[in-house]
Amino acid sequence: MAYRILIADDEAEIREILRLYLEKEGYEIVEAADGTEAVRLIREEKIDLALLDIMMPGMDGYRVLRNIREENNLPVIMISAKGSDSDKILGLDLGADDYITKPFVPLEAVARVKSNLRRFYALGAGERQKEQGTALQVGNLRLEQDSCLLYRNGERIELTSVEFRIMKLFMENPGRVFTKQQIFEAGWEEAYMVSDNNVMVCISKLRAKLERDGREYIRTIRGLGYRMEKE
Amino acid sequence: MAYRILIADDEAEIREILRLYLEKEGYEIVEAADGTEAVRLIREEKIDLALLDIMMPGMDGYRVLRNIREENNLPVIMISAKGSDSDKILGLDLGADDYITKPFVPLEAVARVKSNLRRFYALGAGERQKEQGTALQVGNLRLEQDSCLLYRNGERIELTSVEFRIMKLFMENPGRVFTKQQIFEAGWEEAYMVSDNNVMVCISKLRAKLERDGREYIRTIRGLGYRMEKE
DNA sequence: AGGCGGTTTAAGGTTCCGTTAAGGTCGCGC
DNA sequence: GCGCGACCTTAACGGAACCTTAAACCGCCT
Repeated sequence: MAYRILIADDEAEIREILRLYLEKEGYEIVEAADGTEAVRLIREEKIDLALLDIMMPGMDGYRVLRNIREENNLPVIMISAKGSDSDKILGLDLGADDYITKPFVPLEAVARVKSNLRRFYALGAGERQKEQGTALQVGNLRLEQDSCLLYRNGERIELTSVEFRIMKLFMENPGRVFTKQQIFEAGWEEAYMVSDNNVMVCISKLRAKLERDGREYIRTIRGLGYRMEKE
Repeated sequence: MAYRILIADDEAEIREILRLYLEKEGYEIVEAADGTEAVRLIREEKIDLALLDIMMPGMDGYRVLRNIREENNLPVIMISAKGSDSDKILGLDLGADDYITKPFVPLEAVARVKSNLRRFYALGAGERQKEQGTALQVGNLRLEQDSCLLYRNGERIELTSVEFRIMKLFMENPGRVFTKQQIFEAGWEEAYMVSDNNVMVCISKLRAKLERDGREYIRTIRGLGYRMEKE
């Protein structure tokens, strides 16, 4: 049984592209051109995941999201325009499960849909444990994905966005070695690394923030890359 | 099996440069001088990734892209002229997986091609996980490829990058004899061995790390090379 | 316009690992 | 047993890879 996904966006072109990619992955697609239609479809059809554009005529994505949270319980991915409000979104967070910023790479959207479906429907049938689903724990470090905050033994450590994405990469795969290229791609969301010094500076800052000897957490493997210790 | 890449650009010089660099990386190249030819080639040949110039006579890159999205599913990198429209592209175009702006550094193009191929074809088959993800076990030795760590009866042994590659060679083919030349090529990822003393020093260090009498693990075959004992 | 936080660039310092070299050991043929 | 060639081991060295700091830069917000 295929998952049914709602795409809510006022631009037909975007709906089209998303539909193409997602159908290729075997999902069933339902489209909505505005917020009120989105709400109606969620009420009437059985939707497993919703992609909501924030900027829509009439009822915007935020209000649709609130509506969903009041009545249903399904994973929601917000789509927002870059720059204009992407930072704000990270800051105030209204309970969405994930975000995509426009313009986006279709494959990224597919990957996020996949991963959210998996996370949501994997274990308990749709019953999600909000706290654990969005926080990563490795040793005495805990990374809260909602708030972009890292905790070491409960002590809170602030991270920048790049640092956050790097820590996420490490903590999703503890013990694994990543090359600087891979770290760059994860942290900067860019394919072409001009200079690897960037990555080194960032690792250095991270180590400083982790205090004590930061090298207890992130270790250098000369000639290969870096690894976060498992325990 | 080499990836096959389509280069679609009306300037022969650019095609030539890209071809040179990409062939050096072991990719197979197919060229198209305009959009209609590109579409034909994608339909007829088996293409794994397409590089499309936006400005082409006849059918432009956008239309080729849309055509690809309707019929096939492969990563597409757009090539655009700098300044004139690069920003616009980011704004309104949504279907491409990546962008390169002219003039570009060839190595950047290569990096983007590589990274997009990896992203696209890694997830799907999961064959990369088999290649990288598994640990090698021989006797009481276990080599974790993810973390570049060797374990002897659970006790952890750190390796340098050269040592790691040599152990990998041995443990992928336990019981087989390798000449110093072969060991050099695996460990140093270079063809020409200046002096075989290098290899001997490294084997010596490895034996020391394996403790006890390291020769229980790596045996010398006089006049031939070395062999890792099967068990 | 100006400040602020975060990223990039640049430069100098440090570390570590592969290299080199030199002296020792082993094993095989005589 | 002797000798030679192949192999082993150790330690010092040099340089590439890495670290760190600070200043420049940049976009964003007030």
